[in-house]
Amino acid sequence: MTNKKITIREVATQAGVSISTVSQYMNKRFDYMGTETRKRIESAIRELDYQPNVVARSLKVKNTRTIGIVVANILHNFSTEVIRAIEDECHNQGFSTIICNADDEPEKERKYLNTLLSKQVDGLILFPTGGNIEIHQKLADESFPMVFIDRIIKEMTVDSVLLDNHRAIDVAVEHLIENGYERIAILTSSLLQNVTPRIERIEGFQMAMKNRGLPMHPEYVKGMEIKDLNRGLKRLYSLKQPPDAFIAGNDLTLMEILKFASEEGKQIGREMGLVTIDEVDFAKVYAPPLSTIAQPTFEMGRQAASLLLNKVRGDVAEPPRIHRYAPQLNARASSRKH
Amino acid sequence: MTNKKITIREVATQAGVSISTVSQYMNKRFDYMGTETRKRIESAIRELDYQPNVVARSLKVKNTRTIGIVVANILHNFSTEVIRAIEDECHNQGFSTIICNADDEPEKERKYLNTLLSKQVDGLILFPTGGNIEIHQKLADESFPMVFIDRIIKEMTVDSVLLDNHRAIDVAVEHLIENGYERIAILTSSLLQNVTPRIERIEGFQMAMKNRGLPMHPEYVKGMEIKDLNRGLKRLYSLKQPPDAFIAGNDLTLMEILKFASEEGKQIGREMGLVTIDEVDFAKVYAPPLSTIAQPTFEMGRQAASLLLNKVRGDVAEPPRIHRYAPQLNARASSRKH
DNA sequence: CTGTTAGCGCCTTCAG
DNA sequence: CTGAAGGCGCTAACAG
Repeated sequence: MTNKKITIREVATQAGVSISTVSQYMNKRFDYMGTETRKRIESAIRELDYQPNVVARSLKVKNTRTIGIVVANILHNFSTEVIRAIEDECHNQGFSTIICNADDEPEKERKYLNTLLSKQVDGLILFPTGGNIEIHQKLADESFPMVFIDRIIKEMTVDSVLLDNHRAIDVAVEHLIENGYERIAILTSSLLQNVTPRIERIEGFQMAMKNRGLPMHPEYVKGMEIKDLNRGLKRLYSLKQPPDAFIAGNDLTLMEILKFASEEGKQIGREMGLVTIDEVDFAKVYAPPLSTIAQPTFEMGRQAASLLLNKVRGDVAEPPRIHRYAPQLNARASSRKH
Repeated sequence: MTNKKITIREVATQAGVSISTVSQYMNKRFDYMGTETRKRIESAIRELDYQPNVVARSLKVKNTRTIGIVVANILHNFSTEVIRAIEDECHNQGFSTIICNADDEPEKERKYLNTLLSKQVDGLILFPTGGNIEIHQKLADESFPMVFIDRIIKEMTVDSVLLDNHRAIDVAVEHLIENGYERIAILTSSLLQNVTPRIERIEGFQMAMKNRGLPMHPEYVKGMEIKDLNRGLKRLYSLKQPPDAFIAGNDLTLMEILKFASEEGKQIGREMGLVTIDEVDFAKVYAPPLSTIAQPTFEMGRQAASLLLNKVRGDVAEPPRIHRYAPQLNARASSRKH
């Protein structure tokens, strides 16, 4: 609190030049600056340990070199990884990030959006909750730099980065069938809004089954809250024909399935084939190792950041579109019957 | 980009009052404001959809309601959890956070510290790399609001929040011995600087063994880079007396041990007792479930944030000190021989 | 109860 | 090549 911040003015007097000259120097406009002057400024800065005040600068230049991220729910490993990639890319390009976790609550999302905007962020990367379409629309109309991740909002044409969910499920189904499983169920968490990945994954499942001429048991398709999943699993096993394989729609779902298997003593792989969407860090060391359909989270995050920063810089390349990423199958023992 | 930002001035004219009146309103100083005026301002704000420019405000009031976090290495699950708790607490108190990952590189840490300071953050929460003591010292001298997490810097008296590492290891050793293990090894990752947890955990191990009159095999204490751990484990198993139990110093170390066990077909629990420091999400569903010594990450993060925000607000309570947190043993099957 | 005034720290023409 | 002047959007006395 004591720190009497030293400003550009101090530097100027110390160096014996005018304020604007120092400003020129700070902005690397030394085209016509005397080498002598320059040296003096340099040493003044060093002696005083001058740190320019970015807030003041931002007010003037009308950009903050900060971007805002609001994530629907940071508990998903997927979100964490993507965000990490976004941060990396932004930092590499000289931007800071402010991350907000909406906790799947649209009101929180709205609140964070407002504070981020008040803070004059230069752009926004959103994992939308789905509950604030009007705001998103308004921002889009103002062509405020923005990109969506993981979820799309149909009514809107905004650059959106997400997995090819249909394909992901198709790969999972194909893989399980090749490994001799016959009665495949899909479980995923049910969020209240129209969550893109969940919907597309269930669509994808229906298509995958139909394309292969396989029967669809409606009971085999479950979208329910995480906390109810255990109950759902029990019900499935009380059927006369329980499933012999599961696709977990995401990491949180996976955890419930694993917990269930361990509690009920089900042998994963042998009597219970398992493939999960999203890589988890312990997949390789689990016993048995878990088969996963990984999203290229790093690449997706990098891409989202890069798209956004181009917009921020005004380098508008192509018109906004949906960027789909290919799923990657990591076949391991949890989907091998023998 | 098109958005002609509307400012307090527009609101003032629209409402037919002066700028400062609007400012008063925004800052909730309506003590002496006419109900009439107030209403007019309210509707002007609504019609115009006015969002105050926080940057301008910050320049004036000299605070940004933003705090900076720089974490030595975000790859540790521990860091992620603590940061999440910090963010929660900060958001609850109306503060934003900017997170930077130093990647264990002191230069990066220094760079981030500087940009954070330039951005005029009101305070700093650091998981110090250990390579920038001078800067930390300088900030401490200026009594810049700051708190350390996970690591302490001996030379400095700054509020620091961390695990009671000696106790954590003592608990682990005690637990393994009670379960019939006799030759306990401890593995941890070796970062180049003097990383507090690593050092204290090894100290703690030595103390725990000595206090129980147990012999210490120097080969049983390994601090090495994650990538070399596999080699270290192989070496341990080539001894005539290999260990019968392991303490993993952190989550990354744990992963290496699990990978090793799975590759070499070692039965965790039976022939290889295992306790790890730090809870991991899959501990409960692993086969066998993993015994962990959890740090109260949520509480630690909350506390760190709360200490910091008190400083920021000038509510200086007690003098800075080290806040030690009690480890919590989650005894599960990985540390049961039978 | 409301308006006037003077900056916060920095940037940017525009003269010199 | 350098300095003077004006202003970014908002706040905070201080007068009225």
